[in-house]
Amino acid sequence: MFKALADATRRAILDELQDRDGQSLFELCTRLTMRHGLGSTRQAVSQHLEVLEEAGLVTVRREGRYKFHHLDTRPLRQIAVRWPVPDEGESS
Amino acid sequence: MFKALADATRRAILDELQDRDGQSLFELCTRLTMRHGLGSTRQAVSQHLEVLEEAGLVTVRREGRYKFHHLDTRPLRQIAVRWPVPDEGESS
DNA sequence: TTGACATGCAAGTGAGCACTTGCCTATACA
DNA sequence: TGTATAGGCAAGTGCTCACTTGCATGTCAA
Repeated sequence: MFKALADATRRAILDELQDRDGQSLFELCTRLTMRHGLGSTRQAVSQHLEVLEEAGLVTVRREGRYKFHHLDTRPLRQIAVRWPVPDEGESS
Repeated sequence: MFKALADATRRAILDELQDRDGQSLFELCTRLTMRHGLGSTRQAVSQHLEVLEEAGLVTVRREGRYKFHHLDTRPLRQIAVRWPVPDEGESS
């Protein structure tokens, strides 16, 4: 999971899925290019999605010839559990 | 910072510093070998500490010929901010 | 069935990264 | 001053990883 977060393109994919959940592969490719300025090919994005899926950060729902991707941030919780961050006086 | 977390040895260093803060380089080498079964040389650990330092996860305090390392988990907060994790019904 | 669209599979390539190796600097102690 | 200890610097090596390339599979509409 930590290795999955190590790549900037994969983090952009997570951002994109957070902004609009359930995107297909082509949809992600388009929006990554448009909004993040990333010139990633379809295959590259597909491989990134595989990594994110293995990390449990993205789940997949197949529907006909489409494959929709959903964000699952729950694996990130173990980071906060493993290395707790002290409060920094923000009580608002 | 994400790349710094991507390596298992570096994560073990963070664990070790959390268990006992302010360790020197040799101290970390010894304890990594003893407690984590990692056969890392001094140079390897030193390079890992450089990466962790650049990521802001480890701060350094020099004292004579020793160099003590301290854990700083605050950079990890941006992960929780960027991809919030929904509560999972634990109200305790 | 045929053609267009969405995705999958797999080998190959280049760059980055973890690690080693060898030597050097600096501090403490006799 | 000499020696041992703690750490630093830098070139080299092997492996991993991101990405490409080319073709194959599967789904939908006409």
